[in-house]
Amino acid sequence: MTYNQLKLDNQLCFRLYTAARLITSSYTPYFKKFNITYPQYLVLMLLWEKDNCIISEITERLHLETNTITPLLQRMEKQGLILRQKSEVDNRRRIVSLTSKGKRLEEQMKEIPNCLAREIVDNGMNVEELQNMIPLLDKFILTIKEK
Amino acid sequence: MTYNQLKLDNQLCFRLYTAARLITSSYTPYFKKFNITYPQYLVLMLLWEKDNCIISEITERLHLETNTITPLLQRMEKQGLILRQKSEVDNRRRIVSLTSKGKRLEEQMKEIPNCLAREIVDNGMNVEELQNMIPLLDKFILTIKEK
DNA sequence: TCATATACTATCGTATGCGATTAAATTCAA
DNA sequence: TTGAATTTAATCGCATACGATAGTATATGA
Repeated sequence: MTYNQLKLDNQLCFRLYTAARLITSSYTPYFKKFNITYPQYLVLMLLWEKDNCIISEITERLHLETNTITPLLQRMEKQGLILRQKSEVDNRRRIVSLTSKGKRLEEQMKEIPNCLAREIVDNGMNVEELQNMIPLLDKFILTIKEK
Repeated sequence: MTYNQLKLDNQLCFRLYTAARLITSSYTPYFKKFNITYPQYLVLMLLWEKDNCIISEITERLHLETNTITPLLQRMEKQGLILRQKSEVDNRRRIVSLTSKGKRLEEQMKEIPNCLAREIVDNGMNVEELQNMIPLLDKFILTIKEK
């Protein structure tokens, strides 16, 4: 790295920070009618794939801590999207499951990622370029997690 | 896109969201002795490049709104890093400038991005791979902003 | 078995982000 | 020139993030 690392334009981190915020807020209009947020959508996606998760599965999968996930799940429970039940086997654990309302959202929201991808491609980003980002980000995330 | 878009592992957005949070929190230990946060660091970088900015320059450059920037700057002023002065010429505007304390931080913090980059490279990510991400993210950000 | 360690989740405090609205100063147009 | 439009920034409310700590249940080992 030979350029000046202290310039905003040279910082990878600033780009990631910006890209993440902008793409997340691009989701927001699609979520509006369902009254959910992007992190809540992540939890739903996780549960649509595998229902009845315990908190630690959710925190590991989303790379978030309980101090973020617990209140988030409490809000989702209040909205009737999920249930948070104590495990019979191990009373420390809490099992998170979809309500019928939460399950129904899968069908209703399934086109959202495609809509968004189409928007982005229509605005000039190639599918290939988008797909090139995937393995780079995966390696990046893995590298940082290993620290 | 032929794969199931509703799986967490298939989502570019989730990767960006995760990568941004993880790299930001990798900065945190370096910031600790200066008692600043990552968004505050962004403001400092911007002012080190060009002092005496007005609020709208900061919001445009960082792609953030005043409802984020104003309180952030108020906290930075309280810490003695910056001044927020009304413009004489146009009383709607507020000019943000570095204090001597804020200026001194540039020298003290200049090695942080290199340290972090070194950490990442030492953990297996190539410099080339990091640099490949830059133009992809730039195009991605531009594409979303144009929507 | 029973004290200690570990696992699991929740809570607290503070700093962002952001949609929505408000407030104040300047510009502009009839 | 003066009232409406525009520009600029601040405020409000709510939902994350996250470091630090607390609380409770299970596991473990002497």
